[in-house]
Amino acid sequence: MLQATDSPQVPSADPEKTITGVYPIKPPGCVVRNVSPNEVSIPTTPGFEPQAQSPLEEIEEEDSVNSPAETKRSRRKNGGKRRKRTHNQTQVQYRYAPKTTPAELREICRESKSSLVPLFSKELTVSDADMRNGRLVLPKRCAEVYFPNISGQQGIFLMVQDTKGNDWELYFHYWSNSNGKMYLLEGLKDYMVLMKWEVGDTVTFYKREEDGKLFMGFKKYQAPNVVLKRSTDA
DNA sequence: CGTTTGCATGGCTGG
DNA sequence: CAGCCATGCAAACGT
Repeated sequence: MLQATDSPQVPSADPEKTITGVYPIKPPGCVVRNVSPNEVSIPTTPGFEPQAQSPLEEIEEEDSVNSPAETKRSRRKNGGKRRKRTHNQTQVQYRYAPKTTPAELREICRESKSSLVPLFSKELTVSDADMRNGRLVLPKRCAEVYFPNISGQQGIFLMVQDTKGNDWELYFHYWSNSNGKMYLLEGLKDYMVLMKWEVGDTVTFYKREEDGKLFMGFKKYQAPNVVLKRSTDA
């Protein structure tokens, strides 16, 4: 049915461009500029197997329960167009900026006594945070570069360990779209519930240097520190 | 009848 | 203009 073009890891993309809108996180210690996904060497034999738990404890977590101001779900049932910004709801600026600073990451790796290489992060969208689906839409480039090659397959299961040491068997696959592929990571429902996954929060994927095992960290949305200062107020 | 899975549409952004 | 990706929706399933 779907005869996916068997493309190597590197899609015919830009030579030395950073992922659009995505900011791959530099591995700690590396002072390279932006690591282009096209240059990232992907382990041909990914060690995505149920490994033993690592001493990884809590990578990144904050107990702030603040939700973004966009948590409201657009319950639009008009059987016509969708996602039309009819209601001037300036949607969240969905970006994939990592929320973990290099300093934090370095400390994380140190504490976990394993070299975790941050791969990429994504800020959860409304659909990502939908409990019913329990699936996460992955940025195409990131999926193709940092995750195993699934061209031609219907998908594979990946063992991903969370910050609490739990192993999750997630289903990584893609949908064929009129304009290419759309990558997804499914099976996150329980994790979403457990972590109270909400719109605006950020998931970060890491790879352990030693064996390539995948890890995922979760970070609640942090309201920017808005310091109200008045120009004429002391 | 409630869920889940997969697809199709089209807003939106970068080239 | 190309194509990424958020998300509505419907076919399949499950209960």
